[in-house]
Amino acid sequence: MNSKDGMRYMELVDVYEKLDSTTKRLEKTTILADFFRKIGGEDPELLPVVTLLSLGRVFPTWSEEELGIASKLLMNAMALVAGVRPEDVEDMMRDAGDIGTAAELLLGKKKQATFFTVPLTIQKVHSNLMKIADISGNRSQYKKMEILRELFSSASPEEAKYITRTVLEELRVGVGEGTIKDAIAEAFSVEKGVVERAHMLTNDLGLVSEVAKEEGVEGLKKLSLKPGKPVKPMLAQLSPGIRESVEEMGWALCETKYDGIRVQIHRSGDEVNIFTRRLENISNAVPEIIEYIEEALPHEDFIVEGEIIVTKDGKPISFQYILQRVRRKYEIEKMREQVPLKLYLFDVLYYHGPQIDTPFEDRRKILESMVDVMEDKLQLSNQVKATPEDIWRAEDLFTESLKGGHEGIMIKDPHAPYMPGIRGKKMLKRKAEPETLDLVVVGGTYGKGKRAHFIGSYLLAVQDENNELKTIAHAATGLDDQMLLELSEMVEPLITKKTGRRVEIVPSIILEIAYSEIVKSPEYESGYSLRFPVVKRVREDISIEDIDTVERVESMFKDVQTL
DNA sequence: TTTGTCTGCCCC
DNA sequence: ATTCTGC
DNA sequence: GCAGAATGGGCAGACAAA
Repeated sequence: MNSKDGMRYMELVDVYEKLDSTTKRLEKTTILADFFRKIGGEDPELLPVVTLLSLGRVFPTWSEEELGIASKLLMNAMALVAGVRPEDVEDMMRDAGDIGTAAELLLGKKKQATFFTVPLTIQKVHSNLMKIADISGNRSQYKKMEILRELFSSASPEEAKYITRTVLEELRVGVGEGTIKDAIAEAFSVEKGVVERAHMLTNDLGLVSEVAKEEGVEGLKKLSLKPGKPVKPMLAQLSPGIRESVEEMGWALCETKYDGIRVQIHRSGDEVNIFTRRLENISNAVPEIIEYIEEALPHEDFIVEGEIIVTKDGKPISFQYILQRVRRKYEIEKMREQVPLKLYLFDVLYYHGPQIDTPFEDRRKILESMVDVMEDKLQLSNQVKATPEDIWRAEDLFTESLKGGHEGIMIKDPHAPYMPGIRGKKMLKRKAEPETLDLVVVGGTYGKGKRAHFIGSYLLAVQDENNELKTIAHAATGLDDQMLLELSEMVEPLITKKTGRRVEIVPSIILEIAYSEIVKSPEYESGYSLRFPVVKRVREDISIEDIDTVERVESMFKDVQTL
């Protein structure tokens, strides 16, 4: 069946629908495993592609390719195909709560006209999506839309739904890397741990599925850590409390948590490369870091990790500045003068062979042996050892960290191996208690998926000296299902205007909002905004005259160090 | 040439 | 990034 | 406790429109 043209995309769509119809992970795993096995038998070359598409991805993690299409361009393309205005698509999206469903509806109407079309194959969909990433320059948006148009015109409404979701990389069928790994293990009868490890080291589940099928456990075990090939960084969980965490570990190594960007630095032969958390190569943007590494570390292969921050007179300054450096392609030398960087190293993954299975305590010693510290340029993270008996060491470090303008502390299990991509209990973070503001709701945006028929995000304002309201942030997180419903019911009758997914409302509902930091913002009327806003509660006990003011926000911002 | 909008497995 | 939810 | 999904601010770069 289909042996000549390859498997139909519709078969994959059926799998998506099945996945979407259950919330049980075990069922999802089996559905996927069965499908992977089937592909492996009928069309093995397709296996890596199907693995990626099942994750809602077109390219593997390590790839630098980008589609350059998101909701706006996609809506334009849909409007083009369906012969309606982009605004109509947006309205439809708001009402359907999902751009995929909107595509399904729009193309369903169109469909009767074009009856004879060649059925889409999985290969065709994937290769066309890959083509999109190669298009750039003048009229590129038009050319990208043409490719989408071609796909849509031979797609059934159901297929269109999943093509749009794939383009946006929000498949939303309850499948992520965890489920895919389980499914590969189940499909090809290999241990889950082996799959997990192979994934850690390659960042390519497509490759992992292929190797699992073709070579089994032996093949997977051959995949290894190599300088030059980035791996996903190990991630930290929130600590419930310093004492509790240290006690649970027995004893802990605690370090200052620097507020910058996490980097993984590889030396392979003569080449030094710097990767971000998402494995983007930013070596060109931060030349001085390369120079520091050349000077301070051995000229041998290694992988080390650290945090790059911006400092002024040795003191850390606001996180915002580093964003001017990370993805910069032009005027790098000029910005190098204006926004000087400092690197704090805190881990090693490879030196004289892989070290990820070495306990953290020993990795730190290896790192110390590797580095010649450069004042103001490159240092090791500030570290103390804490036990339940001398827990004050950790607590003091925390206080000192905040006083010094840093973000808090990391609490690390000295016995833990380095677990790429894992967010576990072996590495914890503790940050300052958030501050709060009382703000009034002046608008909102309708959500997607679970929040399709609710306002998924609220626009908030402070008042100025003339009691005029000035916007300051949106908040969306912190709302549980019940509060989401209640708030939506309160807001509905207050809506004065709807534009696409956005609404304006009569100001009257007051929310207490927690946040980590006030930042300067050109986007909001107040001139300021909030980092990590979280809704805490509805304040029914105060009235609109009592909300916080621009003046107060301004005075609180003064504490932040700027260039 | 300048301005405005959109995009990013972006960074956090 | 933070937070909530189903398993 | 994990995995997944829903959402935050801000930056540079890439295009399109003016």
